[in-house]
Amino acid sequence: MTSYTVAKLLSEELTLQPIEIKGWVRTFRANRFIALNDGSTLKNIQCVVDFENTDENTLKRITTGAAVHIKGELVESQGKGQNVEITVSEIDILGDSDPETYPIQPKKHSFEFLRENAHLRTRTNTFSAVMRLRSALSFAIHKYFNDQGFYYMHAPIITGSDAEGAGEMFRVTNLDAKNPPLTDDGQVNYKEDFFGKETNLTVSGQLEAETYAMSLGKVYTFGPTFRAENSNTSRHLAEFWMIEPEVAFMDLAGNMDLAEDFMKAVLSYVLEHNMEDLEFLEKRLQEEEKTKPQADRSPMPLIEKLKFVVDNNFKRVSYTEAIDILRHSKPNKKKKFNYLINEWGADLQSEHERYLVEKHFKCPVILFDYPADIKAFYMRLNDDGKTVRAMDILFPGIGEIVGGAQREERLDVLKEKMSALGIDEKELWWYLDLRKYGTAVHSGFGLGFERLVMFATGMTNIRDVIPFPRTPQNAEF
RNA sequence: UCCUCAGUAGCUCAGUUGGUUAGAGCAUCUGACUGUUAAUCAGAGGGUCGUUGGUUCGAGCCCAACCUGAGGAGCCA
Repeated sequence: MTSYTVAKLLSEELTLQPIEIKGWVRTFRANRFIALNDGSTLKNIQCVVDFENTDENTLKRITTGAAVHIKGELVESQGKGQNVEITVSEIDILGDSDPETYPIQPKKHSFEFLRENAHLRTRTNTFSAVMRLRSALSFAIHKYFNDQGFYYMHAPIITGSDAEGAGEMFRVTNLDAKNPPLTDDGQVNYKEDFFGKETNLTVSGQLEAETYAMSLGKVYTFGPTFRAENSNTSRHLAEFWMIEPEVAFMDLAGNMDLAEDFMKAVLSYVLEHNMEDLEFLEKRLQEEEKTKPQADRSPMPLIEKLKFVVDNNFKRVSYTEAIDILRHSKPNKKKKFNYLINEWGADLQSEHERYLVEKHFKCPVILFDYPADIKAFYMRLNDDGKTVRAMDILFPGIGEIVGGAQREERLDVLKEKMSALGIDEKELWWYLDLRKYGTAVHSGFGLGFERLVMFATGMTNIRDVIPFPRTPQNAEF
């Protein structure tokens, strides 16, 4: 007798086979039918119990959430609704689940409630589907870069530089929080800290990735990233996963090509391999849409939306063109925007990005050549002296999903930029060395992994696409 | 951090202009039924109405503060 997964039992032509299987009870109907799930697939397998010849005490212990070991035969189903089922000859309760206290009932739960039960929420269809997709996307990313000749680089999680310029950082220390050693002038003396200096959790692996691009050529990082921003939105986490490719000898145009090709490739992968989960999530979304007013409904079902992204070119628009479009847009003329666009140089707000993507172009948009003043110090200055070779990819419903740039490769220009912004050269001596020894044009971008998972699953809250979300005031589990 | 909304049974929600004993479905328990598909039928148990204070003869409902959650904004990925 061999052990199987539900996925295998349902996918193969097997009948009258003696089989055994282990899983968790989803429902137990009519004292006879167990819907069994083991996580290998969205689907359950029906196990038919001969209740007249089964110990009463055992039957009582077959409850929602219980872990069971079943031996029996795979047979054609007598009932409708499934092709095959298991005729149970022997059932062993591996782990009981008290129905009085087990929080996951066979009914609809709110995502807020399931978030509070994040350790059990993957026992639901929606979250198991989302997390299988997360896993598939993650694999697709590694596959894409490997196929394209990239090397996977592990950027450090603990960083000694505070000049990465991407927001508030979490301090890493093992000093006594109540009685830290002090210097003569009363400041905390980090010389006595573990690393002998102030250290933080990384907010980006980009600067380190650049060093590897300038030796290995094509590299990418894929790891956790930490931001101590007090952000309370459905699109931000304090701990999230970021993908950061970095490529030597590649300019901004090549960077945009790479980002677009990459996005299409990973979405194609799940369309090819995870259709069952995508179909379930699409159906779920359509049910949810029914309760919404017409105006709030999405124009395309999930799978069509993913195919649309895969099949159509992203619209590439310079910042200057985008400002022109926005300036002459209806909401701007009718003063519907909270921030009206009057002149070149203004930073684009969420409402403007949404207008461009969702109303004007109705497809993913790549904005490039931003004003230097609103972008980071390391971005390549254009010959006009006022714009930099930056690019952001905007997706419908998500907003900014990718942010990238061609990096400033000229030592003098970079130094000038840093001093203007008060960034200490001594902090980034190693970064400047890249420009001193064998400098070259190079580019890269950062992709928020959870935002990609949101787009691919149709989930609208980022806390529902990561196993245990970390947000301000919440680090449970 | 700012703005808006919400918090009623284990879960999802209803609760009228402030007025008797706060309701429903699901879940649970008891019984019936047994080829069901979130099984069905009958009955039962289950509530400090987020917390604290206030207004009132009387507060689930009105007011204030706080807590928690959601949506939006900023920051960004």
